[in-house]
Amino acid sequence: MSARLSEQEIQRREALQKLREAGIDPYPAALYPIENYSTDLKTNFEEGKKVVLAGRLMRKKVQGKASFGMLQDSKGKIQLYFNRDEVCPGEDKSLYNDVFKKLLDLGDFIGVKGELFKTQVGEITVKVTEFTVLSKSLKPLPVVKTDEQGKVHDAFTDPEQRYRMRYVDLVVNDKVRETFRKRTRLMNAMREFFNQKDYLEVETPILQPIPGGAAARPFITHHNALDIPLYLRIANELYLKRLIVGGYEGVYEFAKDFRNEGMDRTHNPEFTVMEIYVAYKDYFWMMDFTEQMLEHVVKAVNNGSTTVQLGDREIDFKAPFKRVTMIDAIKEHTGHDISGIDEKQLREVCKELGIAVDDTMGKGKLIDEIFGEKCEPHYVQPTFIMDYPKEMSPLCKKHRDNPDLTERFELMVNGKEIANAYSELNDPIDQRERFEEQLKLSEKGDDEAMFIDQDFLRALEYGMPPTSGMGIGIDRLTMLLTNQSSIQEVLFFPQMRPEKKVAAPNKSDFEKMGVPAEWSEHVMAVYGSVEEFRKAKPTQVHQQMNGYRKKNKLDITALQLPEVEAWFN
RNA sequence: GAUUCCUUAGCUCAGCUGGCAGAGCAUCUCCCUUUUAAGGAGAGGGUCCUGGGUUCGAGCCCCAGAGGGAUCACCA
Repeated sequence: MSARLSEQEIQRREALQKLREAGIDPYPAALYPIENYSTDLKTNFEEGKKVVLAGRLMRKKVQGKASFGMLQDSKGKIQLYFNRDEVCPGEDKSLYNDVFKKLLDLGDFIGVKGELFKTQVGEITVKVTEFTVLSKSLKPLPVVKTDEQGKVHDAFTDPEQRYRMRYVDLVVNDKVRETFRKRTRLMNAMREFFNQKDYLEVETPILQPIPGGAAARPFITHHNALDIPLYLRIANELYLKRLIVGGYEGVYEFAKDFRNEGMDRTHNPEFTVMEIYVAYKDYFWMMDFTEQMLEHVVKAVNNGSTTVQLGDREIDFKAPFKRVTMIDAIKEHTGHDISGIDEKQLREVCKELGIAVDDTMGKGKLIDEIFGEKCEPHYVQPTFIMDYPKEMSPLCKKHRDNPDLTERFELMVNGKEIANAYSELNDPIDQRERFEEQLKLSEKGDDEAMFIDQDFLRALEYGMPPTSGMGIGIDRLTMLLTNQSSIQEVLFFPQMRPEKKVAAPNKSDFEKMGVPAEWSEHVMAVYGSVEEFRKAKPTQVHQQMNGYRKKNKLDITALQLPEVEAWFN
């Protein structure tokens, strides 16, 4: 925030004032009766059609008695043609000469009525017969232009400004608006897919007394009336499973989760996850379900295509996807068969592969390290990695054929995890033991081990049917489908460090201290802010201000020292 | 957290060996009745991120700090 108004801002405020003087309300209350949208008019052109539309004026090119403009509405842009004698049929030409030419700025919202025609160059244009000021814009928007070759000039690109002022980013960068539309299309398509199967969309607590369902550092807050700590959820898994206990066949939730960890290109402290749980299913069923669902979603976002271009890679979401067990993946990419070997041997393997390990790592973590380091990047096309070690998956059912493994899969796309699913653990006694193992891990130094949720165990004791659950990172999936490499590009308002606060100096702040109105402006000019002013001594201020008065030949009575001293009391 | 780069007009960016703060677009004034990122002529607009230091002189060099980007580490 700049403390002072720029020249352009001052000019816009003056224009605002002149509009008022001309009897035009720059912020009218009444609705504007929109009947048309820019892009619709362009796709279904009808010569002479009477139209009413509204939006921001994004280009203004005056050519004497005729002018061109560009109106940007929620759907796109359309050119406007203003002819002085059409806009002002009578003697009084001030609406064109003054209001349009001088008082309208780029970024102002206007409503226009007129008729459609094609210019000599063939551009579909609205010949304006009447325009209405709907909202005056007081700050200049960056002017982004695109030439015939599609090359963008003076683009608004600074990531800091784009994220801090997303509203500006959205106004001037069409592609950004499109990215977020795709995000919504993605979620709608997913929701549609689940609803067709009659699964129930639900909401579960964001404020949780025990942050369960995942291993991560939570945000903590406090409830005053109950005088207890509450945590922002790191996952909603345990609540959704309680609903399966309660008898629903399928439940899902699009959930904002919160994790108090580092921020980077793929992590934001709050992020969106879709989790779904379906009773009487196992993880094989869930693989089929997931690949069908994704194919459906990708088509919906991508206008029917199952392929997505990411740089020079083309990714095809056509079902079915490849399936590989974790042990086979490691065998394939490292040559080591880790099935049935113990922790000590695993450490040997890690050393041989040049993977850094430490003492707090258990068997599961070691295997995960090997996979993450040596295998994960190879899975570019959608691939299910199955059968994870038991230690890594405390909420997942033991593998039906191998007690060291679990019935878990992750979906890898472009070398990254997109979805995670289990045959859910529904044996309450096994679940209690797993939680206790987590407790031991945390005593060993793993600060991400899970808390024990006694109520969740009680729910399982009442009985949960065999269930399969799946979670999918909506932000990361959106990144994939919109070819974005940072999560900030798919979140409207990504977390940022707080903006540096520049105390915007204001005359009235000085007047509150007792500085008389005729002096306040000059004191502000000399000292800038109240804070700086307070640091000065009265004697110094007295001399400084009288010096300023003399230098600028101000027509104000000179200050007396006692007067100045009074300001500081 | 580490490394590294960036921060100059409303926007995008130049700025040489340390020597008067620059361009394009935007803005303002004048001219122009179908233009296409760009008609013509003229004008205004700056906390060079902040604070110190070196120097006759700092946008530029040095130190510290802020914000941001990238890479790495951390993070199922």
